[in-house]
Amino acid sequence: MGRRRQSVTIKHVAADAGVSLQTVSRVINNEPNVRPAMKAKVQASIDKLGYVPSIAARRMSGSRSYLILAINDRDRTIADWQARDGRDWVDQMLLGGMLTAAERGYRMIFELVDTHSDHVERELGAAIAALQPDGVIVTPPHSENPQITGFLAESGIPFARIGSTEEGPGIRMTMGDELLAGKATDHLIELGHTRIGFIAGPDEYSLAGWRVDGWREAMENAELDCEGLLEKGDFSFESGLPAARALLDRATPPTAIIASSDQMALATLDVAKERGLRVPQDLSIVSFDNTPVVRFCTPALTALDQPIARTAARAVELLIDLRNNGIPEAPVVVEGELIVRGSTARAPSERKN
Amino acid sequence: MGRRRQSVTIKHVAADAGVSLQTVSRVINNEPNVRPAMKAKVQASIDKLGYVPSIAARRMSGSRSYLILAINDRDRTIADWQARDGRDWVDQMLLGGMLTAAERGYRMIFELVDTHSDHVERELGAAIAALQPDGVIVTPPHSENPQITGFLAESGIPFARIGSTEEGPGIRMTMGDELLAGKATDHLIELGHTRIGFIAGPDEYSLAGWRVDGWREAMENAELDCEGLLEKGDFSFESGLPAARALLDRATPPTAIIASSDQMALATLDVAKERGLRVPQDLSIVSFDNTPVVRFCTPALTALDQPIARTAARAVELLIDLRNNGIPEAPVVVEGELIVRGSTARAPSERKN
DNA sequence: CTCACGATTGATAACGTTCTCATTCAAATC
DNA sequence: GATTTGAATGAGAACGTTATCAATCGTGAG
Repeated sequence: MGRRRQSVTIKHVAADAGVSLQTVSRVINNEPNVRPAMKAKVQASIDKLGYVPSIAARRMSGSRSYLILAINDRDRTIADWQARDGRDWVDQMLLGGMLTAAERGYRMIFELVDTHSDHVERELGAAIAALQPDGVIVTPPHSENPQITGFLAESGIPFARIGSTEEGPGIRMTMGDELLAGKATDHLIELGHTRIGFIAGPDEYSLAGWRVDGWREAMENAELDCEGLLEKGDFSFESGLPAARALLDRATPPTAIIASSDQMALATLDVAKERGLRVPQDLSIVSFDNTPVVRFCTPALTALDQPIARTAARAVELLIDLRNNGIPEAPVVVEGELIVRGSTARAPSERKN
Repeated sequence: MGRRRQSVTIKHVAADAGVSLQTVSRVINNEPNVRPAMKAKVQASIDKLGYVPSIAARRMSGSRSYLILAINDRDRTIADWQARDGRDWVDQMLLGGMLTAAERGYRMIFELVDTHSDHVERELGAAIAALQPDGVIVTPPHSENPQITGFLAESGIPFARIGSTEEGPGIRMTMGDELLAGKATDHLIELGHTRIGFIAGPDEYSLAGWRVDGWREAMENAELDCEGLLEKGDFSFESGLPAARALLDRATPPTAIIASSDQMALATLDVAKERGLRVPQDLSIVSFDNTPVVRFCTPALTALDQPIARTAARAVELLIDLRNNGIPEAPVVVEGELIVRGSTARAPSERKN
């Protein structure tokens, strides 16, 4: 098995155009100080020969690898995958980031890393040493793991923290969770609901807290009481069941519930059926995810669409342009919207308050 | 922006262990003819320094890039993605392939390419030239596009054709579509159904034909008539509606329908509701996909689970081991299974045949 | 007309690894 | 004991690109 060679290299182009290697390099990198005539001549040779630069060689020689690394939590990703659901994060990250990266001549590579392992740094370090990416995208809960963010900061590789606004190194990005929760709450208030329950996600995720904040603020703005209307889950279907039951077991149960994940929203739907409650006539439900399942369950759920793909795309752009623009001071917000479907309706008329 | 250097290189290891570069190289590549004592000494230095080889440098020098390229159809992938559904192919390919590749020190990169464009070869060629992957995984309909398979064969890069068994270059892989369709049909026959409709996929996909074959064979084995029980769609929800209507509009409509995709199965479910048919009492439905939606619709659909992730994983393994094992003569079958849920039941008792 | 200066081009040395071939050394053969 | 063989190690070139610095070319100022 001999050495495998690139079919057309910069040398062939240089020879064909009758210029030096360096000039060809300048043209493909769109560098200044190349005369238009020269540029055209070189470009013609490139097109004629179908030359494409090797990213391996570029990495070897230059300061860029044209690779963006996206890391996700392995346990959660595999668990979601085996459950055959909720994989939208990975999926959307992939597509949003991949397409944007490809447009700029970059590639995105996914890496699954265990957040809760004591050798996160080693695992992540190995990936970085092997690939030498130009940027790293870190998703929750990695993005809030100081071991990981610290390691990345130390290694000097630019990175974007998605779902983390805490001061610190890296580009901070969110999907406006407070705003989203506020939108959902306002929607329900407009429909006349006054007792709006909220099922939160685990504390490990800052965004879980922001969502609660957004709900609480909207409630207080409307002078509504939050007392006893907050339950906690861990985003899973199973955790949603007791949370929904606790809310609906109250003496004056909520007429609407916002769940922090689609799985917990589906659990709420199940509990409603179990209690003989009609959705949306007796109980309105809003989900915080907008994965396919919430469209096809009955009724289709009103949901908050988190623009994960757009966020990933934006992260890729910011990382690529970092060398020119530097990192944004403030957190970058890529906001989503409320998609109204069949699970929310006017509040049932009250007999007593 | 200066040259970015790898922190620990093979040189550092060689210096630390007091051996030549080549010896270190032999150890990391697990080559023969290294004395155990020497190997241990070098390995100790590697561990001590935390050395990880650079894939860029390995590609530059050697015959391997440690990259596997997986290509998917861009149009279909983006369309599915925007529809916020049916993205399981990409998703499972990614996870199945990625995990297996990572175990072997490889990475998988996704590339979206337009099958129906006249410059497929250029697009694919650019990706290959840039990345120089050690293997390519090609999914339908790419895997049946002679432009693509021909180009790959010519370029000499090993590749796996998923969903294509036609003679030709590359590793041939299927998910046993005929067997799967047979399983579904047999399941319905066991439940007493005699008129079992089938909604096929587009001709562009060989596997669509195999599924029809599997259904037809099972029907014929049971001496049942297929006449007028076959309709065609294009895997989309919209195409499923007229197909399902055509089947149910017959004088003696089928009591069970197998749909070649989840979207078409959901369409069939909608048409049944529209006709006032109860599922599964009046009509049984089997889907050929097993994406999350079919679990959460009402009733949850009995479905065929296509082991896409396992297939992708197997493809990665075969491609990596190609240099030792060569390519398998016969098509590699990674078979899936039938998952029985609430959409299939005993056939309604017949008044007349 | 000469000089200086910026714009444009080129030559050469890296980058980190593997390939190829040469060398050493020990064991096996005659 | 000399010769052959094969295993174990090493030295240097090569891979395709960019960084660095040197050389050349115009062009406007003096």
